[in-house]
Amino acid sequence: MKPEAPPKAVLRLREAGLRPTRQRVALARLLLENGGRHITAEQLHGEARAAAIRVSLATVYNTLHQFTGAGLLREVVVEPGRSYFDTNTTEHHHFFDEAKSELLDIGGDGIVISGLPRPPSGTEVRRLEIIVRLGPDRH
Amino acid sequence: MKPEAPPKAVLRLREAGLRPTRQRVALARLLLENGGRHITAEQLHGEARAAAIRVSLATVYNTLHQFTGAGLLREVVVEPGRSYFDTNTTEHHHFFDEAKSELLDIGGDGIVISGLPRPPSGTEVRRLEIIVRLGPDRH
DNA sequence: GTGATTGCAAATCTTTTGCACTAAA
DNA sequence: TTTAGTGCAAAAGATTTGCAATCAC
Repeated sequence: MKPEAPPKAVLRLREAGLRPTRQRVALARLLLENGGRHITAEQLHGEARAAAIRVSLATVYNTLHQFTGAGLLREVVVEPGRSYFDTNTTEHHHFFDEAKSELLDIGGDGIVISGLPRPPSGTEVRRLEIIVRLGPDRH
Repeated sequence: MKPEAPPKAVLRLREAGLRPTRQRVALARLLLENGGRHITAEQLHGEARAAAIRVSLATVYNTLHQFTGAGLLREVVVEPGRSYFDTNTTEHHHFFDEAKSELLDIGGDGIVISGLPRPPSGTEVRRLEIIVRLGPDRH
């Protein structure tokens, strides 16, 4: 019998230096094989349950942070008391719809910011984020 | 005896439509008479205690939100699980030093962003925030 | 086997809330 | 007075941690 090629998620985890455990592989599938997503730990836990994957919420949190540390995800903080995890790790920005608590990507290409001062000495820029907060149209 | 003119903080609160209670006036003084500050509820509560002002933490939270609602403060969310309140309500942006958990203002003048898409229909822009995340210099 | 990973429940931390009490107008 | 505001302690969320059991290699 010809050995199966390891699924993509397994390879992604290996590359990232994370042991491909059952739950990591399952979560990686949900996250990474489903296009640009902005998801909370709670939501992902819900999806996992819906997909009959047994994972504890604590493991979902740990896994999200491990993925973030490994560069597979990006954490986005726009609301007090809740973190979103973004499967798009390329340079880009966000609209945040405050009424719907919903993030939307703004592609990073073509956006130019001028006039920013240089960072204080001893520090360097890790990331530049633009957040455009939206409310319901008033017209 | 000539009647005292009401202190500035009292007037600010009246203008904002907030009844100038003892604790609101005291907190307004700490916040508004001390230049550009980025403070958490916990920190402000600490300062109040240090200044021998008796306020409960719950009241500090309530007051910060009332002040924010009244346009006296601006809430800044850059870290999961903690809100900063900014006494600078003019248009400006922030450096966030992740190592020190410290916010620094970036004046809003002279900063130009081009290439942003228009907001989705049914919504309009409430605020545009730039957050420049800093880490320790690696050189 | 052996060390990394997981699950669970308990703990932690920030923030909010209910309600009797106090104070501003 | 009358009503808004306050304090306290309890509740609520989100997230983390400790530790025994389990799994990948």
